[in-house]
Amino acid sequence: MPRTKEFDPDVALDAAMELFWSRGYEATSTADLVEHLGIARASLYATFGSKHQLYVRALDRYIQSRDPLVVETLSRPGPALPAVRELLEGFVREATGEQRERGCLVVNAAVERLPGDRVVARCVESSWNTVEVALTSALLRAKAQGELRDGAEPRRIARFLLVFLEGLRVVGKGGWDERHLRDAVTEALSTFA
Amino acid sequence: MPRTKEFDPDVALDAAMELFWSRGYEATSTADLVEHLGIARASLYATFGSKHQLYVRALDRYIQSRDPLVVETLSRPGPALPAVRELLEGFVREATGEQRERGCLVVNAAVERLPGDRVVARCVESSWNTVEVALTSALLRAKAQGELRDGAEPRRIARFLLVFLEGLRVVGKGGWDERHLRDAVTEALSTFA
DNA sequence: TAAATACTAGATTGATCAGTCCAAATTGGG
DNA sequence: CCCAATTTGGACTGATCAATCTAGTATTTA
Repeated sequence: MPRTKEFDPDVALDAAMELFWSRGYEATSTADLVEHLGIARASLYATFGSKHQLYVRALDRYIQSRDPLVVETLSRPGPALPAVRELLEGFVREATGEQRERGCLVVNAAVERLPGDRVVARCVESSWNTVEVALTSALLRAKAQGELRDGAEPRRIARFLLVFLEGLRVVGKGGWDERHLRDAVTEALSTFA
Repeated sequence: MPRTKEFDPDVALDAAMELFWSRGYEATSTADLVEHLGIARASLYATFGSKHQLYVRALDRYIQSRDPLVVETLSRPGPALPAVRELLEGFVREATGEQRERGCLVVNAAVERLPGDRVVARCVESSWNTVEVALTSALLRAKAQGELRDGAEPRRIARFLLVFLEGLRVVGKGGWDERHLRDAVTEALSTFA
């Protein structure tokens, strides 16, 4: 009977995610991965198949661990617009906090790997779609609860917000201070809120 | 007396810009560059020094060739808000046209090279600052000409628009159709226009 | 204990990397 | 013509790349 696995693949996956997140796909070597994952080279290939498959699984883990938080934030009962505001403020915190320089792995992956990498493209589109749907849902609720001005179109606002959010993740890589980002958010919210 | 240079460095620089723009820094090899620049390996190094220096010069050339167009668009006499709208629509065209998949070299450079590459960081910040200043200038003019609602703050709106613009360049890499992007732009403009 | 599996470290492969060097060919000015 | 400078193609370096393989060590179940 087989010996049980010793290392936790999810722990290794987290370590890989950190590396790819910080350095990108091309700039992360398998030697880096072997060193930081704490498992032998052969185990890495036996478990994950290839560098690219490991990258995709790390990206997927990133998405699976973060998108639900966005959905939860936007799905809380009660007024919807404060939840949207809180989401934006969370993005500002991420874009100015300790891990500002890493940006967002989904954006990094999209910029580095698209359009050539169709697998990554699918992950990126899926994640962005999740956020767009969650935003649309929250804004439809906001409209039904009378939180939006007459004539506001939730689907359109959701698309606008998604673009703005991705912009935040990019601009965060440059050295914008928090006040400037807050200005931008204030203005973005003033569109409809 | 010295023999005159035979190839035009700017032509070679354009070719390098195209390559780095399409593939990124890491994924572009010096062999690729030699092939596409149409000059010998030795000439490449004699003229540009290193792959990194060539990259920075290509990035700089990209910025120098595009930022002035943004500034011009936003500096036309007359009403300022139509110029802002035209700028956004131009970004949408770029994000849906033939070269959609390449994105924006400045954004690509920021995502791939920051925060480690300080030289690239300087280029990126410079370019974004140029756009922010041009936007601020146009919006100040708009305010003075009574195109903005009372209480509108040009500097804040400019920061907001810059974030939104960078978002457009990222989302363009995913397969968003033009209608969705136009929705987002419409909503962005409705903030103040 | 014995078979089966998981894991390790490290050697190895062939390709590719950025960058250097060189000899030969080319082109200009004096 | 002749010297100086430029360009060329290709050889070359040492490093690193992703990926495979080997040999041996641990750990489990039967």
